[in-house]
Amino acid sequence: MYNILIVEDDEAIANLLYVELKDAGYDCTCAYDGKCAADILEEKMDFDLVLLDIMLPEIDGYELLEYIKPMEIPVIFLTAKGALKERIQGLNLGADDYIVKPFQTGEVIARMAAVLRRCGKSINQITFSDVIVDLESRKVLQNGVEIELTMKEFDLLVDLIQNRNIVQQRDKLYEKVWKQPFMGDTRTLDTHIQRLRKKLGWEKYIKTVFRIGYRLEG
Amino acid sequence: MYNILIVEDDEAIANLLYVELKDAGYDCTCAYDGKCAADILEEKMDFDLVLLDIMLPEIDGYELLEYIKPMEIPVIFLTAKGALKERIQGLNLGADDYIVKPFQTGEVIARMAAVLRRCGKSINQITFSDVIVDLESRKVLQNGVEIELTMKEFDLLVDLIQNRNIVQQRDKLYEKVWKQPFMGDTRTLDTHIQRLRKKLGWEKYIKTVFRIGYRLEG
DNA sequence: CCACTTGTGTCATAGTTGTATCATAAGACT
DNA sequence: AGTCTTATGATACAACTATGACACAAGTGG
Repeated sequence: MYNILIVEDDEAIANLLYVELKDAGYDCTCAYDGKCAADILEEKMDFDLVLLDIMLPEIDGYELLEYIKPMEIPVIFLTAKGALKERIQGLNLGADDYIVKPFQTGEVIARMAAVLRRCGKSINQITFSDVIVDLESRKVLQNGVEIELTMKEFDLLVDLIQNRNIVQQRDKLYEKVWKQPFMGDTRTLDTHIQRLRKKLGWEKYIKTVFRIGYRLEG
Repeated sequence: MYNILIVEDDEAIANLLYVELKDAGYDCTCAYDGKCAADILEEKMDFDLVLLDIMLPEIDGYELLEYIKPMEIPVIFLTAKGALKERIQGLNLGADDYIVKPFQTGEVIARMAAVLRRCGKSINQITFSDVIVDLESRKVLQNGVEIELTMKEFDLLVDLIQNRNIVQQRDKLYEKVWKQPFMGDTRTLDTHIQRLRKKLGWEKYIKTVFRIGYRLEG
Protein backbone atom coordinates (compact mmCIF):
# COMPACT_ATOMS: atom_id res chain seq x y z
CA MET A 1 0.00 0.00 0.00
CA TYR A 2 1.39 3.37 -1.01
CA ASN A 3 1.31 6.51 1.07
CA ILE A 4 0.52 9.57 -0.96
CA LEU A 5 0.68 13.17 0.21
CA ILE A 6 -1.71 15.50 -1.57
CA VAL A 7 -0.72 19.16 -1.31
CA GLU A 8 -3.48 21.28 -2.81
CA ASP A 9 -5.15 24.41 -1.53
CA ASP A 10 -8.37 23.88 -3.41
CA GLU A 11 -10.12 21.63 -0.97
CA ALA A 12 -12.60 20.41 -3.55
CA ILE A 13 -9.81 19.10 -5.75
CA ALA A 14 -7.85 17.74 -2.81
CA ASN A 15 -10.80 15.85 -1.48
CA LEU A 16 -11.77 14.52 -4.85
CA LEU A 17 -8.27 13.16 -5.26
CA TYR A 18 -8.34 11.81 -1.75
CA VAL A 19 -11.50 9.83 -2.31
CA GLU A 20 -10.60 8.50 -5.71
CA LEU A 21 -7.09 7.51 -4.78
CA LYS A 22 -8.38 5.86 -1.65
CA ASP A 23 -10.70 3.83 -3.82
CA ALA A 24 -7.80 2.89 -6.03
CA GLY A 25 -6.00 1.51 -3.03
CA TYR A 26 -3.70 4.35 -2.03
CA ASP A 27 -3.38 5.71 1.46
CA CYS A 28 -3.68 9.47 1.26
CA THR A 29 -2.98 12.46 3.42
CA CYS A 30 -4.09 15.97 2.49
CA ALA A 31 -2.36 19.25 3.18
CA TYR A 32 -4.12 22.43 2.19
CA ASP A 33 -1.13 24.72 2.30
CA GLY A 34 2.62 24.51 2.04
CA LYS A 35 3.34 25.06 5.69
CA CYS A 36 1.00 22.32 6.71
CA ALA A 37 2.58 20.02 4.12
CA ALA A 38 6.03 20.72 5.52
CA ASP A 39 4.82 19.90 9.00
CA ILE A 40 3.32 16.63 7.88
CA LEU A 41 6.48 15.72 6.00
CA GLU A 42 8.53 16.58 9.02
CA GLU A 43 6.57 14.26 11.20
CA LYS A 44 6.08 11.31 8.91
CA MET A 45 8.72 10.91 6.29
CA ASP A 46 7.69 7.69 4.67
CA PHE A 47 5.53 8.94 1.87
CA ASP A 48 5.99 7.21 -1.43
CA LEU A 49 4.94 10.11 -3.58
CA VAL A 50 3.78 13.72 -3.32
CA LEU A 51 1.16 15.32 -5.52
CA LEU A 52 2.10 18.96 -5.35
CA ASP A 53 0.14 21.98 -6.46
CA ILE A 54 2.36 24.87 -7.43
CA MET A 55 0.12 27.73 -6.47
CA LEU A 56 -0.12 27.57 -2.73
CA PRO A 57 -0.59 30.14 0.00
CA GLU A 58 2.40 30.96 2.22
CA ILE A 59 4.96 28.47 0.90
CA ASP A 60 4.60 27.72 -2.79
CA GLY A 61 5.23 24.50 -4.63
CA TYR A 62 8.76 25.30 -5.77
CA GLU A 63 9.91 26.09 -2.31
CA LEU A 64 8.32 22.96 -0.96
CA LEU A 65 9.97 20.95 -3.70
CA GLU A 66 13.37 22.09 -2.47
CA TYR A 67 12.35 20.93 0.93
CA ILE A 68 11.14 17.55 -0.26
CA LYS A 69 14.08 16.78 -2.55
CA PRO A 70 16.50 15.63 0.14
CA MET A 71 13.91 13.14 1.32
CA GLU A 72 14.03 11.45 -2.06
CA ILE A 73 10.32 11.25 -2.46
CA PRO A 74 9.12 11.52 -6.02
CA VAL A 75 6.97 14.52 -6.79
CA ILE A 76 4.28 15.11 -9.38
CA PHE A 77 3.35 18.73 -9.96
CA LEU A 78 -0.21 19.82 -10.44
CA THR A 79 -0.26 22.86 -12.71
CA ALA A 80 -2.91 25.08 -14.18
CA LYS A 81 -3.63 24.77 -17.85
CA GLY A 82 -1.31 26.62 -20.13
CA ALA A 83 1.25 27.47 -17.52
CA LEU A 84 4.02 26.01 -19.63
CA LYS A 85 6.71 27.91 -17.84
CA GLU A 86 5.71 26.44 -14.55
CA ARG A 87 5.90 22.96 -15.92
CA ILE A 88 9.32 23.45 -17.40
CA GLN A 89 10.59 25.05 -14.27
CA GLY A 90 9.11 22.27 -12.20
CA LEU A 91 10.85 19.57 -14.15
CA ASN A 92 14.11 21.46 -14.07
CA LEU A 93 13.87 21.70 -10.35
CA GLY A 94 13.56 18.00 -10.09
CA ALA A 95 9.92 17.06 -10.22
CA ASP A 96 9.27 13.69 -11.74
CA ASP A 97 6.21 14.57 -13.74
CA TYR A 98 3.42 17.08 -13.95
CA ILE A 99 -0.27 16.89 -14.53
CA VAL A 100 -2.34 19.67 -15.98
CA LYS A 101 -5.52 20.75 -14.29
CA PRO A 102 -8.26 19.91 -14.84
CA PHE A 103 -7.42 16.24 -14.88
CA GLN A 104 -9.12 12.89 -14.94
CA THR A 105 -8.39 10.83 -11.88
CA GLY A 106 -7.50 7.91 -14.12
CA GLU A 107 -4.71 9.95 -15.61
CA VAL A 108 -3.38 10.80 -12.18
CA ILE A 109 -3.31 7.17 -11.16
CA ALA A 110 -1.59 6.15 -14.36
CA ARG A 111 1.09 8.80 -13.96
CA MET A 112 1.60 7.91 -10.35
CA ALA A 113 2.06 4.28 -11.24
CA ALA A 114 4.58 5.23 -13.90
CA VAL A 115 6.56 7.44 -11.55
CA LEU A 116 6.54 4.86 -8.79
CA ARG A 117 7.72 2.24 -11.21
CA ARG A 118 10.51 4.45 -12.50
CA CYS A 119 11.66 5.15 -8.99
CA GLY A 120 11.89 1.51 -8.18
CA LYS A 121 9.15 1.78 -5.64
CA SER A 122 6.89 -0.43 -7.62
CA ILE A 123 6.25 -3.20 -5.18
CA ASN A 124 3.01 -4.24 -6.65
CA GLN A 125 4.31 -6.70 -9.19
CA ILE A 126 6.61 -9.62 -8.85
CA THR A 127 7.62 -12.03 -11.53
CA PHE A 128 9.08 -15.46 -11.90
CA SER A 129 9.74 -17.29 -15.10
CA ASP A 130 6.75 -16.75 -17.38
CA VAL A 131 4.49 -15.49 -14.62
CA ILE A 132 3.63 -11.97 -13.50
CA VAL A 133 1.93 -11.60 -10.15
CA ASP A 134 0.16 -8.35 -9.40
CA LEU A 135 -0.04 -7.99 -5.68
CA GLU A 136 -2.62 -5.26 -5.72
CA SER A 137 -5.17 -6.71 -8.07
CA ARG A 138 -4.14 -10.21 -7.00
CA LYS A 139 -4.08 -11.29 -10.61
CA VAL A 140 -1.66 -13.75 -12.10
CA LEU A 141 -0.62 -13.66 -15.72
CA GLN A 142 1.27 -16.46 -17.38
CA ASN A 143 2.50 -15.54 -20.83
CA GLY A 144 -0.14 -12.86 -20.78
CA VAL A 145 -2.91 -15.33 -20.00
CA GLU A 146 -4.68 -14.91 -16.70
CA ILE A 147 -4.48 -17.86 -14.36
CA GLU A 148 -7.16 -18.01 -11.71
CA LEU A 149 -5.77 -18.84 -8.33
CA THR A 150 -7.60 -19.16 -5.08
CA MET A 151 -6.57 -17.08 -2.09
CA LYS A 152 -4.35 -19.70 -0.53
CA GLU A 153 -2.77 -20.61 -3.80
CA PHE A 154 -2.03 -16.97 -4.45
CA ASP A 155 -0.49 -16.36 -1.04
CA LEU A 156 1.57 -19.48 -1.36
CA LEU A 157 2.80 -18.45 -4.79
CA VAL A 158 3.76 -14.99 -3.57
CA ASP A 159 5.72 -16.41 -0.70
CA LEU A 160 7.53 -18.84 -2.92
CA ILE A 161 8.44 -16.18 -5.45
CA GLN A 162 9.57 -13.73 -2.82
CA ASN A 163 11.83 -16.40 -1.45
CA ARG A 164 12.97 -17.90 -4.70
CA ASN A 165 15.95 -20.18 -4.41
CA ILE A 166 15.53 -20.44 -0.69
CA VAL A 167 14.17 -23.56 0.90
CA GLN A 168 10.93 -22.78 2.62
CA GLN A 169 10.51 -25.09 5.55
CA ARG A 170 7.13 -26.77 5.60
CA ASP A 171 6.14 -25.49 9.00
CA LYS A 172 7.37 -21.97 8.35
CA LEU A 173 5.64 -21.86 5.00
CA TYR A 174 2.42 -23.11 6.49
CA GLU A 175 2.55 -20.59 9.28
CA LYS A 176 3.17 -17.73 6.91
CA VAL A 177 0.39 -18.57 4.50
CA TRP A 178 -2.15 -19.94 6.95
CA LYS A 179 -1.21 -17.58 9.76
CA GLN A 180 -1.58 -20.22 12.40
CA PRO A 181 0.77 -22.70 14.05
CA PHE A 182 1.63 -25.81 12.11
CA MET A 183 0.36 -28.88 13.92
CA GLY A 184 2.03 -31.41 11.68
CA ASP A 185 0.54 -34.49 10.11
CA THR A 186 -1.79 -32.86 7.66
CA ARG A 187 -1.78 -32.94 3.90
CA THR A 188 -2.98 -29.38 3.47
CA LEU A 189 0.30 -27.82 2.38
CA ASP A 190 1.17 -30.66 0.03
CA THR A 191 -2.19 -30.50 -1.61
CA HIS A 192 -1.92 -26.79 -2.24
CA ILE A 193 1.56 -27.18 -3.62
CA GLN A 194 0.23 -29.79 -6.02
CA ARG A 195 -2.58 -27.49 -7.07
CA LEU A 196 -0.12 -24.68 -7.78
CA ARG A 197 2.16 -26.98 -9.72
CA LYS A 198 -0.73 -28.19 -11.79
CA LYS A 199 -2.31 -24.82 -12.53
CA LEU A 200 0.98 -23.24 -13.57
CA GLY A 201 2.60 -26.31 -15.02
CA TRP A 202 5.47 -25.65 -12.63
CA GLU A 203 6.43 -29.20 -11.80
CA LYS A 204 9.98 -28.32 -12.78
CA TYR A 205 10.22 -25.11 -10.77
CA ILE A 206 8.62 -26.03 -7.46
CA LYS A 207 11.08 -28.48 -6.06
CA THR A 208 10.45 -30.72 -3.10
CA VAL A 209 13.25 -30.79 -0.58
CA PHE A 210 12.61 -34.04 1.17
CA ARG A 211 11.97 -33.74 4.88
CA ILE A 212 12.58 -29.98 4.75
CA GLY A 213 10.09 -28.20 2.56
CA TYR A 214 9.82 -26.66 -0.86
CA ARG A 215 11.95 -24.42 -2.99
CA LEU A 216 11.10 -22.36 -6.04
CA GLU A 217 14.04 -22.83 -8.29
CA GLY A 218 15.13 -21.02 -11.38
CA MET B 1 32.80 -15.79 -2.19
CA TYR B 2 31.54 -13.01 -4.42
CA ASN B 3 33.58 -10.90 -6.77
CA ILE B 4 32.56 -7.28 -6.75
CA LEU B 5 33.81 -4.62 -9.10
CA ILE B 6 33.81 -1.13 -7.64
CA VAL B 7 33.86 1.62 -10.24
CA GLU B 8 34.29 4.96 -8.53
CA ASP B 9 36.56 7.87 -9.31
CA ASP B 10 36.64 9.20 -5.78
CA GLU B 11 39.39 7.05 -4.38
CA ALA B 12 38.41 7.74 -0.82
CA ILE B 13 34.97 6.31 -1.37
CA ALA B 14 36.26 3.44 -3.47
CA ASN B 15 38.80 2.42 -0.86
CA LEU B 16 36.33 2.71 1.96
CA LEU B 17 33.99 0.41 0.10
CA TYR B 18 36.85 -1.90 -0.69
CA VAL B 19 37.86 -2.31 2.93
CA GLU B 20 34.39 -2.68 4.33
CA LEU B 21 33.20 -5.11 1.71
CA LYS B 22 36.36 -7.12 2.15
CA ASP B 23 35.55 -7.34 5.84
CA ALA B 24 32.07 -8.46 5.00
CA GLY B 25 33.50 -11.30 2.99
CA TYR B 26 33.43 -10.00 -0.56
CA ASP B 27 36.31 -10.06 -2.97
CA CYS B 28 36.65 -6.60 -4.43
CA THR B 29 38.40 -4.97 -7.33
CA CYS B 30 38.53 -1.22 -7.75
CA ALA B 31 38.51 0.79 -10.94
CA TYR B 32 38.96 4.54 -10.71
CA ASP B 33 37.71 5.43 -14.16
CA GLY B 34 35.46 3.99 -16.79
CA LYS B 35 38.19 2.99 -19.18
CA CYS B 36 40.01 1.08 -16.52
CA ALA B 37 36.77 -0.63 -15.53
CA ALA B 38 36.16 -1.71 -19.08
CA ASP B 39 39.66 -3.16 -19.27
CA ILE B 40 39.19 -5.11 -16.08
CA LEU B 41 35.84 -6.41 -17.22
CA GLU B 42 37.35 -7.37 -20.52
CA GLU B 43 39.99 -9.45 -18.84
CA LYS B 44 38.05 -11.09 -16.07
CA MET B 45 34.42 -11.53 -16.76
CA ASP B 46 33.27 -13.41 -13.75
CA PHE B 47 32.20 -10.60 -11.48
CA ASP B 48 29.03 -11.19 -9.56
CA LEU B 49 28.06 -7.56 -9.22
CA VAL B 50 29.24 -4.09 -10.21
CA LEU B 51 28.94 -1.00 -8.05
CA LEU B 52 28.95 1.78 -10.58
CA ASP B 53 29.36 5.48 -10.06
CA ILE B 54 27.65 7.53 -12.73
CA MET B 55 29.94 10.54 -12.82
CA LEU B 56 33.20 9.20 -14.12
CA PRO B 57 36.02 10.68 -16.18
CA GLU B 58 36.33 9.55 -19.79
CA ILE B 59 33.62 6.91 -19.98
CA ASP B 60 30.63 7.66 -17.76
CA GLY B 61 28.44 5.22 -15.91
CA TYR B 62 25.67 5.07 -18.48
CA GLU B 63 28.05 4.17 -21.23
CA LEU B 64 29.70 1.58 -19.10
CA LEU B 65 26.32 0.14 -18.21
CA GLU B 66 25.65 -0.47 -21.89
CA TYR B 67 28.92 -2.29 -22.02
CA ILE B 68 28.22 -4.42 -18.97
CA LYS B 69 24.65 -5.33 -19.85
CA PRO B 70 25.48 -8.08 -22.34
CA MET B 71 27.57 -9.76 -19.64
CA GLU B 72 24.49 -10.14 -17.48
CA ILE B 73 26.17 -8.90 -14.37
CA PRO B 74 23.86 -7.02 -12.01
CA VAL B 75 24.68 -3.36 -11.53
CA ILE B 76 24.01 -1.01 -8.65
CA PHE B 77 24.38 2.67 -9.43
CA LEU B 78 25.99 5.07 -7.03
CA THR B 79 24.44 8.49 -7.46
CA ALA B 80 24.87 11.85 -5.88
CA LYS B 81 22.17 12.98 -3.54
CA GLY B 82 19.13 14.49 -5.15
CA ALA B 83 20.05 13.47 -8.65
CA LEU B 84 16.70 11.85 -9.11
CA LYS B 85 16.84 12.06 -12.88
CA GLU B 86 20.04 10.08 -12.91
CA ARG B 87 18.48 7.38 -10.84
CA ILE B 88 15.46 7.15 -13.05
CA GLN B 89 17.56 7.04 -16.16
CA GLY B 90 19.80 4.44 -14.59
CA LEU B 91 16.94 2.17 -13.69
CA ASN B 92 15.41 2.64 -17.12
CA LEU B 93 18.69 1.66 -18.70
CA GLY B 94 18.71 -1.57 -16.78
CA ALA B 95 20.50 -1.03 -13.51
CA ASP B 96 19.23 -3.27 -10.74
CA ASP B 97 19.26 -0.73 -7.97
CA TYR B 98 20.80 2.53 -7.00
CA ILE B 99 22.30 3.88 -3.82
CA VAL B 100 22.47 7.52 -2.94
CA LYS B 101 25.69 9.07 -1.71
CA PRO B 102 26.59 9.51 1.01
CA PHE B 103 25.71 6.00 2.11
CA GLN B 104 26.22 3.72 5.06
CA THR B 105 28.19 0.63 4.19
CA GLY B 106 25.53 -1.46 5.85
CA GLU B 107 23.04 -0.20 3.36
CA VAL B 108 25.31 -1.09 0.48
CA ILE B 109 25.74 -4.60 1.74
CA ALA B 110 22.03 -5.03 2.28
CA ARG B 111 21.22 -3.82 -1.22
CA MET B 112 23.90 -5.98 -2.71
CA ALA B 113 22.50 -9.00 -0.94
CA ALA B 114 19.04 -8.18 -2.20
CA VAL B 115 20.20 -7.77 -5.76
CA LEU B 116 22.31 -10.90 -5.66
CA ARG B 117 19.38 -12.86 -4.35
CA ARG B 118 17.04 -11.49 -6.99
CA CYS B 119 19.51 -12.57 -9.60
CA GLY B 120 19.55 -16.06 -8.23
CA LYS B 121 22.99 -15.74 -6.72
CA SER B 122 22.61 -16.78 -3.17
CA ILE B 123 24.55 -15.07 -0.44
CA ASN B 124 24.79 -17.61 2.26
CA GLN B 125 27.17 -20.29 1.21
CA ILE B 126 30.22 -22.11 2.45
CA THR B 127 32.82 -23.91 0.44
CA PHE B 128 35.40 -26.61 0.80
CA SER B 129 37.64 -27.92 -1.90
CA ASP B 130 35.59 -28.28 -5.07
CA VAL B 131 32.26 -28.02 -3.30
CA ILE B 132 29.93 -25.08 -2.72
CA VAL B 133 27.23 -25.55 -0.13
CA ASP B 134 24.36 -23.11 -0.31
CA LEU B 135 22.72 -22.91 3.07
CA GLU B 136 19.65 -21.10 1.85
CA SER B 137 18.68 -23.30 -1.02
CA ARG B 138 20.26 -26.34 0.61
CA LYS B 139 21.95 -27.13 -2.65
CA VAL B 140 25.38 -28.62 -3.05
CA LEU B 141 27.46 -27.98 -6.13
CA GLN B 142 30.63 -29.84 -6.91
CA ASN B 143 32.51 -28.35 -9.83
CA GLY B 144 29.24 -26.76 -10.81
CA VAL B 145 27.36 -30.06 -10.79
CA GLU B 146 24.57 -30.46 -8.30
CA ILE B 147 24.97 -33.28 -5.84
CA GLU B 148 21.79 -34.46 -4.19
CA LEU B 149 22.20 -34.98 -0.50
CA THR B 150 19.63 -36.10 2.02
CA MET B 151 18.84 -34.00 5.05
CA LYS B 152 21.20 -35.82 7.39
CA GLU B 153 23.97 -35.91 4.85
CA PHE B 154 23.61 -32.21 4.26
CA ASP B 155 23.62 -31.32 7.95
CA LEU B 156 26.60 -33.53 8.50
CA LEU B 157 28.50 -31.95 5.63
CA VAL B 158 27.78 -28.46 6.89
CA ASP B 159 29.03 -29.32 10.32
CA LEU B 160 32.19 -30.85 8.96
CA ILE B 161 32.93 -27.88 6.74
CA GLN B 162 32.24 -25.39 9.47
CA ASN B 163 34.70 -27.27 11.65
CA ARG B 164 37.26 -28.08 9.03
CA ASN B 165 40.56 -29.34 10.38
CA ILE B 166 39.07 -29.88 13.78
CA VAL B 167 38.40 -33.37 15.05
CA GLN B 168 34.70 -33.83 15.58
CA GLN B 169 34.08 -36.31 18.34
CA ARG B 170 31.67 -39.02 17.34
CA ASP B 171 29.22 -38.37 20.13
CA LYS B 172 29.33 -34.59 19.74
CA LEU B 173 28.90 -34.84 16.00
CA TYR B 174 26.01 -37.21 16.39
CA GLU B 175 24.31 -35.01 18.89
CA LYS B 176 24.66 -31.95 16.72
CA VAL B 177 23.29 -33.51 13.57
CA TRP B 178 20.74 -35.85 15.10
CA LYS B 179 19.77 -33.47 17.87
CA GLN B 180 19.49 -36.24 20.41
CA PRO B 181 21.84 -37.86 22.90
CA PHE B 182 24.32 -40.37 21.57
CA MET B 183 23.63 -43.81 23.01
CA GLY B 184 26.76 -45.48 21.68
CA ASP B 185 27.13 -48.74 19.86
CA THR B 186 25.35 -47.86 16.66
CA ARG B 187 26.67 -47.67 13.14
CA THR B 188 24.47 -44.78 12.11
CA LEU B 189 27.13 -42.11 12.09
CA ASP B 190 29.67 -44.28 10.30
CA THR B 191 27.19 -45.16 7.64
CA HIS B 192 26.36 -41.56 6.95
CA ILE B 193 30.02 -40.64 6.79
CA GLN B 194 30.51 -43.38 4.22
CA ARG B 195 27.61 -42.08 2.19
CA LEU B 196 29.05 -38.59 2.18
CA ARG B 197 32.47 -39.86 1.21
CA LYS B 198 30.99 -41.82 -1.62
CA LYS B 199 28.69 -39.15 -3.00
CA LEU B 200 31.40 -36.51 -3.00
CA GLY B 201 34.35 -38.75 -3.67
CA TRP B 202 35.87 -37.33 -0.53
CA GLU B 203 37.65 -40.39 0.79
CA LYS B 204 40.80 -38.29 0.97
CA TYR B 205 39.27 -35.34 2.79
CA ILE B 206 37.10 -36.96 5.43
CA LYS B 207 39.64 -38.54 7.71
CA THR B 208 38.87 -41.04 10.42
CA VAL B 209 40.48 -40.37 13.77
CA PHE B 210 40.52 -43.76 15.34
CA ARG B 211 38.47 -44.04 18.52
CA ILE B 212 37.79 -40.29 18.50
CA GLY B 213 35.77 -39.21 15.52
CA TYR B 214 36.17 -37.57 12.13
CA ARG B 215 38.00 -34.61 10.71
CA LEU B 216 37.57 -32.79 7.43
CA GLU B 217 41.06 -32.12 6.30
CA GLY B 218 42.45 -29.82 3.66
C1' DC C 1 -29.09 -24.23 -3.49
C1' DC C 2 -25.11 -24.08 -6.10
C1' DA C 3 -20.42 -23.32 -7.22
C1' DC C 4 -16.24 -22.84 -5.46
C1' DT C 5 -12.66 -23.20 -2.10
C1' DT C 6 -10.34 -25.56 1.39
C1' DG C 7 -8.98 -29.28 4.44
C1' DT C 8 -8.63 -34.25 5.36
C1' DG C 9 -8.10 -39.14 4.47
C1' DT C 10 -6.25 -43.02 1.91
C1' DC C 11 -3.25 -45.49 -0.89
C1' DA C 12 0.81 -46.16 -3.54
C1' DT C 13 5.36 -45.05 -4.21
C1' DA C 14 9.72 -43.29 -3.68
C1' DG C 15 13.22 -41.68 -0.84
C1' DT C 16 15.54 -41.87 3.59
C1' DT C 17 17.49 -43.82 7.55
C1' DG C 18 19.04 -47.20 10.94
C1' DT C 19 20.83 -51.74 11.73
C1' DA C 20 22.99 -56.09 10.84
C1' DT C 21 26.68 -58.39 8.85
C1' DC C 22 31.16 -59.43 7.40
C1' DA C 23 35.63 -57.89 6.19
C1' DT C 24 39.46 -55.21 7.32
C1' DA C 25 42.32 -52.06 9.77
C1' DA C 26 44.18 -50.08 14.13
C1' DG C 27 45.86 -50.41 18.33
C1' DA C 28 46.97 -53.21 22.69
C1' DC C 29 49.14 -56.82 24.95
C1' DT C 30 52.11 -60.61 25.70
C1' DA D 1 56.41 -60.24 15.84
C1' DG D 2 52.13 -62.54 16.57
C1' DT D 3 47.66 -62.58 18.44
C1' DC D 4 43.70 -60.57 20.37
C1' DT D 5 40.38 -56.98 20.83
C1' DT D 6 37.98 -53.37 19.18
C1' DA D 7 36.70 -49.86 15.77
C1' DT D 8 35.62 -48.79 11.37
C1' DG D 9 34.74 -49.65 6.14
C1' DA D 10 31.69 -51.56 3.10
C1' DT D 11 27.48 -53.28 1.73
C1' DA D 12 22.89 -54.99 1.78
C1' DC D 13 18.51 -54.90 3.63
C1' DA D 14 14.47 -53.80 6.21
C1' DA D 15 11.81 -50.37 8.43
C1' DC D 16 10.35 -46.04 8.33
C1' DT D 17 8.68 -41.76 6.71
C1' DA D 18 7.40 -38.22 3.49
C1' DT D 19 5.21 -37.06 -0.47
C1' DG D 20 2.30 -37.41 -4.84
C1' DA D 21 -2.07 -38.38 -6.51
C1' DC D 22 -6.61 -38.52 -5.94
C1' DA D 23 -11.23 -38.58 -3.95
C1' DC D 24 -14.27 -36.66 -1.04
C1' DA D 25 -16.24 -33.98 2.77
C1' DA D 26 -16.61 -29.72 5.10
C1' DG D 27 -16.76 -25.02 4.87
C1' DT D 28 -17.97 -20.50 2.49
C1' DG D 29 -20.26 -16.97 0.03
C1' DG D 30 -23.32 -15.60 -3.36
